[in-house]
Amino acid sequence: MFELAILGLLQESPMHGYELRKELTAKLGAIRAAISYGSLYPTLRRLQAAGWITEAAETPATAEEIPALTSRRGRVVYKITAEGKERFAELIAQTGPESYEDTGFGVHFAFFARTDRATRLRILEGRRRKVEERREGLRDVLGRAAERLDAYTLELQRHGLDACEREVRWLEELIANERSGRTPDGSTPGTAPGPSEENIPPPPG
Amino acid sequence: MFELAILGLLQESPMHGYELRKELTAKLGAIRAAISYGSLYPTLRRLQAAGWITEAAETPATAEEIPALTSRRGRVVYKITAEGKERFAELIAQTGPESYEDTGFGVHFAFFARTDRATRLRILEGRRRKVEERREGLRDVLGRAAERLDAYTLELQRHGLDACEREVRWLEELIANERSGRTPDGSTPGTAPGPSEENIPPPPG
DNA sequence: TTCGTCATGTAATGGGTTACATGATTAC
DNA sequence: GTAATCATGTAACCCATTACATGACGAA
Repeated sequence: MFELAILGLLQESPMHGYELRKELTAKLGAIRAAISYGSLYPTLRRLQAAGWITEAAETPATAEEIPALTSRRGRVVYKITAEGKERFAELIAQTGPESYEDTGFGVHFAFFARTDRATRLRILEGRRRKVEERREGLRDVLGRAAERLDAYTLELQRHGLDACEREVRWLEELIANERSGRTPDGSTPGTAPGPSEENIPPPPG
Repeated sequence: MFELAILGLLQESPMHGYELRKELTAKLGAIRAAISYGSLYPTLRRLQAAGWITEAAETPATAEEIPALTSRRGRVVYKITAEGKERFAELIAQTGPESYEDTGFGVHFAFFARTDRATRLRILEGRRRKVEERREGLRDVLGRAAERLDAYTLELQRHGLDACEREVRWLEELIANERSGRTPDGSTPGTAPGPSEENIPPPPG
């Protein structure tokens, strides 16, 4: 999951590990807690070994500018490679059960701006189905086994059911927007007035 | 986490693994997916080795009743031991960072009926603080870095923020109820008209 | 000079999953 | 007799965490 997120972020601009973690935390803050360093650095190694990222020069500007910065030999800036971009495209387009799970869905969604509309729809619909299933399970329990459960367990189920219903409505809206070629903020991206069929171009970085 | 849940469920009645999984799925359906067998059975082994659960006779009724049932030698029914009950009490009362996390909080909450009020309040308040922190993080990002993020990432953050705000309100209500000695359904348990100070007795099982 | 934060890393561990393998019982 | 579900289990793996260790840099 982090593999996907790291490749996605490095596509915006080269970064070193520490910085990457901050960006990751901001981008995925709604989904899960920050990645730990004990996970981040080994993952970077793995991605580098696979050839998907490479070390970049710390200062792309003329080396003479600020010698003090060059002496910070600890920092390793990574940038994505062509193979890395391919890998990202592969990962982001591949939809299956785990892209409908809480975390998997969230990470995919966070990179929807780099995903084509067909994939976005597939993921949103898969997620909706998954949440609907959970919702039905909760309704079942609340309907049939309610008297067997204590007040706290019931309250937990009710709260969970509410969250499911809300998410389904949210997903419905997003799906409707996608179908009519709108982005979540209601705008129609691109220069042409028609709906965008493919990727939204990445923001200037 | 499952250790706690298994001990809690076996306190209601003896069960075999398969049954336990079903109950676990129903009880924790609002929190997470079902436990896998590859996780459940080894855990039962571990709990048994620790002396917290033991194998119980399949048919506590007179053995002559239905011989066919006795021949089902595959099924292993477990029941909790005195040490197991102690262990459960220890686990359920121990509050720390992980009892405020999504899953940890959910499991603790699911067994609030077996928790004393002081612990319930500690957990609810710890959880509230945690969710408030996440909420602030999201507000920060939405306030300060909004223009750097694409429409989808923003939408994700907004949805996450909304969920946080909702949960905080929910927790506030629950905390207020606890303080005034009410259970989540608004009733005041116990025979005496005053608020309950300690455990709510387990439901008849 | 000391504290906070930036910055990178390793080793041990943990808590789970998937895939596989087996077989009994029940319903059609 | 055969399909579904009940029921138990193992082995391999995976993804991540915690705890630890190190050290530079800037500000007070």
